[in-house]
Amino acid sequence: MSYLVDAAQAQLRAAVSTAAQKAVEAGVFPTLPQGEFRIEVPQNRGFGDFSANAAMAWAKELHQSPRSIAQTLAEKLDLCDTYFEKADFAGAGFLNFYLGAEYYAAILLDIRAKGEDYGRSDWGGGRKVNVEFVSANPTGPMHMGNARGGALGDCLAAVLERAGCKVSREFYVNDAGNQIAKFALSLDVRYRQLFEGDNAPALPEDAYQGTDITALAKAYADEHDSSLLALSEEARRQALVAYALPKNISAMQNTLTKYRIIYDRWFFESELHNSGQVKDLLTQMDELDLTYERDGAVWYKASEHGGEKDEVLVRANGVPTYFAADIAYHRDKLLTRAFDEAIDIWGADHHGHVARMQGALDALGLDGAKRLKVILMQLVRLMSGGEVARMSKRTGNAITLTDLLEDIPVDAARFMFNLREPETQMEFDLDLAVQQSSQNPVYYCQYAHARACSVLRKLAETGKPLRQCNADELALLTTPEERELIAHLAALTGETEAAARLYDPAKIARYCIELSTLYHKFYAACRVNCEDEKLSAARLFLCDCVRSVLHSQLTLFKITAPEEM
RNA sequence: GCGCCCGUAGCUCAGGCGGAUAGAGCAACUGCCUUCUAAGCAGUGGGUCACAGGUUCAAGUCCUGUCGGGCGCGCCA
Repeated sequence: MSYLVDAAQAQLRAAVSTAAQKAVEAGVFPTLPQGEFRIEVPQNRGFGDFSANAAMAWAKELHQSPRSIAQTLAEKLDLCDTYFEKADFAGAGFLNFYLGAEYYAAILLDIRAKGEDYGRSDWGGGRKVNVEFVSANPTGPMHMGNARGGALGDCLAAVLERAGCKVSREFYVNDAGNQIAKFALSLDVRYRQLFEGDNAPALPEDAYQGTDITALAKAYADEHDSSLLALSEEARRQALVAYALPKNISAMQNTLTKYRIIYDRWFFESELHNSGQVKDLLTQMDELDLTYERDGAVWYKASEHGGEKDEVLVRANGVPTYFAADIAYHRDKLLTRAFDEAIDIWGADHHGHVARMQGALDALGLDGAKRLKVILMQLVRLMSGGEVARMSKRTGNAITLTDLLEDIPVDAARFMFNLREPETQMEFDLDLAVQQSSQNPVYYCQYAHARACSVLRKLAETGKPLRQCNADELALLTTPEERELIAHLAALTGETEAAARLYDPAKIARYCIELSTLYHKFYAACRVNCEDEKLSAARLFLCDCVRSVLHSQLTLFKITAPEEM
């Protein structure tokens, strides 16, 4: 697949090289310059659609000033048979190029032909990618970090698909290990407190204190009875966990479904233990001489593989650590299931875990440094009424994902959590998210879409429906507003690839905002339903391209694109 | 103490590879609806890019140091 933008840039490269060649033949340049130069889009559109820094890059080897080199090149440039209609030089020695009308027409015809697929890229080459996100602890409700992680992970997965990767969305359920034991203990104490009054033990400080634990214990007691008291502590805890854990997990699934997140796989940590994969891993690591025993525990020689210090894999009590299970889990992703790349979205407080995880995978020959990408998501500061909001006014507890989705529209949450780079701290304004106004960026984009739909609808009603236009008609779109709008439409594929390469779906959200702005400006400046039938048709054609792209990008994020508002 | 991330307008943030006059939105002020959605557009004001050095034709961007903020350094996950 080749894109018009790439084609245009390739034309420039060729034209500049040919011009340099001519300058040598004419004796103006002493030698043919070899240095690399770049074609870029100037920040200021007054400097053309593309610029080249060849004159600056070649100043040294040609022993001439950048400006005189630029002048020479500009004189020798031949832009026949290219998308460009003119070139000039400016500033320190930039060559600036201006696209001709055929290019703009070609972009719109391309969008029309590809429809919702416009902007797709084969950048990923069908690479198999696993995106693991949220993976909240099933012992309690999901929090605000999970809200950001959910929106980020789901949209990143969507962007990667759009950029030509084969993506699987995954949730890792930590249903084994210490935190489940703690969950069991907490449930047990709350259960006994229901029946034994003052004789029941107090809840230890490091146990789960939340009211959700009490509620689960009571729900069990209501559905069953006090008969667990007769059982051994272990049997009682087992019964309580067997009851409560599936309840919690299905609650998470419900909430995430409301959040429009559908996973391809829910992967249970317990499977790794039950299937013997953790044991196999430990055997393999032992055979590779990656482990040793000390103080009754099995240690991994992390310090020999990029880690700061060695790490325990199996505790003295014989129970494997989370780290051991996690290595087995990632080995399963990269080796057993043969994903080319595993992307994990973690809270930034886990950053100490990244290097040792990658190091361990490297030591297993799985090239962890390359194939495991960890996105360290910074925490969210919820703001309400200009102040940091920690507690839900309704429940009095920390704000959960469920609370959030009851308070604000899913569209707003999914969009606004993807407005910032993942690895930077962000503020989330609850008041803004519920506002149905221009200040709310998601409404701004939806309004642009609805507006485009409305224009299409109105003109169809007055007997001027959308029709196919030819390049000559589309070449009538020459105002600055039309040109800028089309130029931004042309940038979608590159933006999709950049978002995928940088693991940053926020680029697409910002692209939508910018596209909306340019459309609103166009709308204010250019009347679609005008006297000139051809111009009117061409403008309507442009409206439909904008509508199509906004629709495909909002839908990509699973945000609704209303036809009227 | 060691390690990671961050510091850009009053506020929230853009500025992948060093490039031309550092950009948006919000907030403040001023205009624009007899015609396609005013949930919009146009305009005004607002900056020692934390600070100090260095690298070069060119530094918000790269390097070093300082200050300020966040986080991590468990037989927790």
